[in-house]
Amino acid sequence: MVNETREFSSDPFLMTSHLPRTRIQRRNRRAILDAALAVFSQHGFRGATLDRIAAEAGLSKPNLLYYFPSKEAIHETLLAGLLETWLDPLRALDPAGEPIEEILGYVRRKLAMSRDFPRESRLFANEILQGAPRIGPTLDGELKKLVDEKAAVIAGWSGEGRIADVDPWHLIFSIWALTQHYADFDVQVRAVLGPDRGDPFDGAERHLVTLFTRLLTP
Amino acid sequence: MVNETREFSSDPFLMTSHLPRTRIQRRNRRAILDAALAVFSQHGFRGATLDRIAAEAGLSKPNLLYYFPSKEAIHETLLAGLLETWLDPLRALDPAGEPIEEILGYVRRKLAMSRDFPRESRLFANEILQGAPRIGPTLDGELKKLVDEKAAVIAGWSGEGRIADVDPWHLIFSIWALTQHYADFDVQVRAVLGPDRGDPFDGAERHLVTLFTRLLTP
DNA sequence: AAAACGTTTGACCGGGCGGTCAGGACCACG
DNA sequence: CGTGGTCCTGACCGCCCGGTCAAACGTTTT
Repeated sequence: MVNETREFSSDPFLMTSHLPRTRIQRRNRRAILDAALAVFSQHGFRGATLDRIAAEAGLSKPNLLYYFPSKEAIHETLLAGLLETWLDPLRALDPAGEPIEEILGYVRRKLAMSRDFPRESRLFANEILQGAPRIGPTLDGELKKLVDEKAAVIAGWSGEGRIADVDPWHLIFSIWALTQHYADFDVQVRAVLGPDRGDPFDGAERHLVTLFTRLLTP
Repeated sequence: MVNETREFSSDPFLMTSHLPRTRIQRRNRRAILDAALAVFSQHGFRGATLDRIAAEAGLSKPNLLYYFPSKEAIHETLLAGLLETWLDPLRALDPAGEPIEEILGYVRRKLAMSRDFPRESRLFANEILQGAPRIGPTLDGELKKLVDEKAAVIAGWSGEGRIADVDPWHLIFSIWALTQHYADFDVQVRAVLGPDRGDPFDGAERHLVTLFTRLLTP
């Protein structure tokens, strides 16, 4: 009954933040959520099966249901931390900073997330593709509020002539679309580029920096 | 912008091109494929059920299986025509045309497809998200060949100084990402924009024209 | 040692899944 | 009218799904 030490390793989604009593519980909860992330992100909620998640986690199905009450609960746990982490890079956009560097910084952070957490990106994409049945309210509320706020900042920069005139909302959509594309459509990107043109993300970063620089430079 | 009808009466995927013997067969095949498109695009292959497709098509399940031998067959039929139609706008990019107008034309055509055929876009997105298990070979073959060809054209324009220097492959990715985003992430876009800012696609077209003009103008 | 608690499992359940089948309804054409 | 082919359906099948349960196993505490 010890272990009150907080975990903050490489876990961006606080997967183990729910009252982690024993070491076994932490290990197994993490294994389950990691397996579930892999399966849900590839097959969507309805396409995923508990047997498959259990197998991937190295547990029996009843044992899996000892740690989570239902398939729904696993999915919800994954989505819960997701939106938060998804928005952090946008929150970090500093109204007091140098406009173009702030926006380019956001682009770079978002692209890094596509490279380092593609499964999370695909889980999110699946949820939105299906009409956001589980996080719809969060989109209307928290997400819209944050975007409106940052859009106002960008509009301010625009008005002051510090960046070129641009629709702030669609600018943000552009950043989302262009960065998440490299995670969500990874197989297509790699198929088109072929094996001889190096890591797609290197070319992507150069291209996106160019693109947004030309778009935003007054 | 091009203005096609949003109803399924304008059949862009030759859904009924398979030996349409009788009038009833044509009507029912079309109804099935239209229903299947709705269900597959929202839930993915494994998440879709024959009962649901049959209900949406207004047929009984056995009757549905009178027209198609299996769930797989329906899905394959949908995907078969999809890639073709998906690539047509890129094929139409004319090497002899005015570079920036050619590329902007491609952007407009692709955005129009997102607006008029969002279900097709989401069906494609689902397939890619799952790792392209059924159209992987087509991506490596036909798609890569076409993109390589058009990328060479764009690189030529770049070399001649008729457009600004840009990575042709990532330019094409940008067009795909930015246009398909408005179909695939429609709910998110509408949630963020709210109800008072008009049709997302109007703002999208203005924004994308601006974006690519600034990116490509030498 | 043994109680007490946390963990794991095999066997099982009702329901929904993709798909089958025999036969009935419908329909064009003699 | 009848007959043959097309179209449609209720009943059914075996399988896999999410989820339950009692019992056994492991580990820590007393």
